[in-house]
Amino acid sequence: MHDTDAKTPLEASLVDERRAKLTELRKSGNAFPNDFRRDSLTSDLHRQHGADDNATLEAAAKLVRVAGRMVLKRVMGKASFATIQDMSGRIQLYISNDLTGESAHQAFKHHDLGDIIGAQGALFRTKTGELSVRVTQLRLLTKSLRPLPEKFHGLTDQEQKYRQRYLDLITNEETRKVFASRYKIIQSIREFFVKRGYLEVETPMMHPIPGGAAARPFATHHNALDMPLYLRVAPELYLKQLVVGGMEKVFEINRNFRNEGISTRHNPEFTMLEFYEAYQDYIYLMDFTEVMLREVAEKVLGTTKFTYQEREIDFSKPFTRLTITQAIQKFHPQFTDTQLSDRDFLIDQLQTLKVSHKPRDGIGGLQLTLFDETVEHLLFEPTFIIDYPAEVSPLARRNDINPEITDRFELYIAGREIANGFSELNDPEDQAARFLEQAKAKEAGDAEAMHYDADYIRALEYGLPPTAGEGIGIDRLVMLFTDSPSIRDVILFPQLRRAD
RNA sequence: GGGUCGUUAGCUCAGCCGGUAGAGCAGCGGACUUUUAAUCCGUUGGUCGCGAGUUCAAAUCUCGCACGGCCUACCA
Repeated sequence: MHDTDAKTPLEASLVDERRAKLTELRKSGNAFPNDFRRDSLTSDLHRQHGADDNATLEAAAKLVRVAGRMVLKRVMGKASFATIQDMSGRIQLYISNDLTGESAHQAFKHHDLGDIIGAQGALFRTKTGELSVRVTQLRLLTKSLRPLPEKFHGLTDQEQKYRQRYLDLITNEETRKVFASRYKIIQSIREFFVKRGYLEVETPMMHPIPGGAAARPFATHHNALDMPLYLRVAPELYLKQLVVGGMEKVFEINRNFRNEGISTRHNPEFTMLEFYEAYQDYIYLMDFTEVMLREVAEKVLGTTKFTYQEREIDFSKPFTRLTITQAIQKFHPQFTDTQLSDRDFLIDQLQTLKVSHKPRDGIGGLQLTLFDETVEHLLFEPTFIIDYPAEVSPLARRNDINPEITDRFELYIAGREIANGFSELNDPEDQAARFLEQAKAKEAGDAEAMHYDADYIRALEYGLPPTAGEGIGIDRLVMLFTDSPSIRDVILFPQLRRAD
């Protein structure tokens, strides 16, 4: 790999060069002053004065104080230009002997790209039309000892972008935009819920019994209590306890942890929205989800039609709703109803596809595996898949007509699962039976099967009102809205192998 | 975990058939008072990811290892 820490002779010399400059700075006073206060963000200046011509600016002679990282520098003898970048954008500085005196300008010439500087001066427009600060005072606020990535291409090395995200953020505007969008997406989701009377809560990240999802947990240990704890795989069971407690509309946006593989769609810690509303069912959730996604798209992108990896996604149309077998037949019309309800046929198909299945799987489980293998990746336009088999849905309410299936859906967009929702199972005796099933599966070696959670059963015994609940993978949503091919592109510090 | 591709100066990249390294940016020195990836002249800088092997000779061929990208598996 690229070694980012060890000092090669060259890097050492570049750093030494800058370190020597820092040593000089130390001699002439505080090298890390913290008494410069800016009064303007660069984007505000562009917004307020972007339309003013030079005569107007010169007449106003508005004095501004700006600060930021120097990202471009052009020295021309007795005058110089520099571009500084702050959290909002960039602005050009004009420095000359006439304005600051020769020695200050001379000092500036030895400042390096990457240095943090503060400047004061009046706004004007250069003859090429760029809004700039005619600097009368310039200070080096923080010396940068390490050279920045190349100013034009920025940082392109994927690994370094992830490991040293600050360099990616300094040099790549696209990256800054992605994380600004991430914030906007989460914020608009939060507003969506708050507006509808939901209460935002935080439930434990450390669980004595991991539950709420079929997944392998991270294990840890509490010393004082001398007990094992697990990082949560889902907040579900706690949130439903809150509904029992009378919080009839709750949501949580927080991290989940799953001790599983890492890929372009999976990070060991990821952000999940879960929400629960009493006296509603899964049909309501699907409608609700459509409205929410449309609103978020509108707020973040300004449109409900957008492209992801060069294919169009349209949130304005009603989302398709299909059962698992309907979805299979839509993409593979050769399968008949009789075949899809024939256990031997399904097993045969899966074997042809070289896909393993659990020996305990019933018709529903086998159908779902076939769906996962042959259809899931093809669901590009938003599609709700409904009627999940009860055997793979231990927390979902059974369907009134067919108890083999549950009132549950998953939402697929761009070939990926984005959401999972259902009418909640609020029958404590059925839930206890389902937990026992899970415990049996775990006994039989299924590492992802759930534990029997007696605390949760006890809560249900006090009475969980009929409730609908859903989880939405926020990172994957952000990937969609920012056209990011990898989940690592939407998580500031994605998990990587240790660099050493 | 499996497959596959990659790793050359601080950064962005050349270097293809083996003859022991190059450009641009950054740095340093110089010219230049409206440039904007400023320009022009000069110049420093590399045990070519690590370790073996083949060879008179390896950045280049072979094998192993490390790390990363992509695909795949588990999953959201």
